[in-house]
Amino acid sequence: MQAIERKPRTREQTRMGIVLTAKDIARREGWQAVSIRKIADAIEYSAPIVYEYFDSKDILLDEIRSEGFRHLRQEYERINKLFRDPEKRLFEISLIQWQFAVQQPEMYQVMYNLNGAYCTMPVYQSEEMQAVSSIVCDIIFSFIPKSKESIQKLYFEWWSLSHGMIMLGTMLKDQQPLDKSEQVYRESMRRFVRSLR
Amino acid sequence: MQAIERKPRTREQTRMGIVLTAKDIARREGWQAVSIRKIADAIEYSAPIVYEYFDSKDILLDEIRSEGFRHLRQEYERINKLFRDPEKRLFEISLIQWQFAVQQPEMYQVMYNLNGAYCTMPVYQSEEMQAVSSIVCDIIFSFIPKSKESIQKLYFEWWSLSHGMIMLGTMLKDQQPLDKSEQVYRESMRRFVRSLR
DNA sequence: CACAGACTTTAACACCGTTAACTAATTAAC
DNA sequence: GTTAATTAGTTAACGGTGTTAAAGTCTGTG
Repeated sequence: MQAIERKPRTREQTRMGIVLTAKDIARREGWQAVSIRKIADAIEYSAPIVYEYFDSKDILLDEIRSEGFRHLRQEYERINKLFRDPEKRLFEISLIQWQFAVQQPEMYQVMYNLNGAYCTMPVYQSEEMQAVSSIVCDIIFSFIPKSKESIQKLYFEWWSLSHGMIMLGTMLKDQQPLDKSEQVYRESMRRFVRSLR
Repeated sequence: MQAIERKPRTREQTRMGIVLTAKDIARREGWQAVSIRKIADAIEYSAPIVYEYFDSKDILLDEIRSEGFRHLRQEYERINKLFRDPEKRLFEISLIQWQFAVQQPEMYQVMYNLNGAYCTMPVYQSEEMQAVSSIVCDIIFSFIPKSKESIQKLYFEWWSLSHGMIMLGTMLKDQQPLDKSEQVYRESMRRFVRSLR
């Protein structure tokens, strides 16, 4: 076998290829199996090329994490345009959260350093995460215009409930079917949102 | 430097040394920094010796995870002996959960595959975890003797709330002080326990 | 002294993240 | 047209990882 030509790609395409391949390996084999060399093989380049797009594996993971939060943000803004009622907004956003975690588990994992995914940069320093947070905080505020302190607290409660159920739901999916967990999730989030008025 | 004598130890002592060292490195540098060679260095042996005690790194992690659940179980049983009121029991157990996660974070991390800790064996297959689960389920049952299904659901809700708050509380500890998070945790767990009667 | 057995280490394999050095091809300058 | 500079990509290396086979080093016994 000689002269296998790799089809020409723009810089942007190659960059996207790296990200897509990383997520693809993570989805199929878990984040602990993602390596620069494997990514390079998949995009038909040698390993050092990957470093021309991402200075380190850590930065690649951080990029993917940011992408996750940006995606979430877009979805939240879509919901905000669709509904005016804060109660409806918060509930729908809760559902989006579940959907996202189930449909793109490798993304959710890298966002919260779950199941072998490990990104050094602390999540709380991510601007994208803070943008997402402030959207939810604003909704809660339009609900009950209390002090910043109380809003923070309610947001923390909402986030914990949602994140906890998503984590355990996916963790125990072989014991308790995901549909069942989702049902409990909807109930709980509905109850939480109700309790706010 | 010649003939550094390592003090004689029993098999049990060496085994304990391996586990302790692993946890020690994890606590100080994170689980991603724990390696067999580092452990071997610390216990003054060469790497292959570690394999005479644990067939693989994965099995070592699984052992540590089990130890965590056994510890939790002991604490839960202690609480059960101290109090008879199910409401009090469940609340105190919630507090133990928080305490444990804060005092032994490296343990909590390996139990739930958090922050770089990665243990292949699924948690839900751990007998030690199931023992812990059934203790809590029993308490909830003595509360409200409903169907197994409803108990499972309530347990899932309790566990999610607790685990979610612990995860986010420790994750955001540089943004929101741990004491503050603990306060919110206590309130929320108290409210949950109340809601059961 | 020779041999057996337990105990421990060395050396190797295949992989990892990362980087320096090298090669081949294209372009620019004279 | 020939040479120099720039670009694109590779190979090879360093120090690290989990893991295992082979080799060594003792100690006690016949």
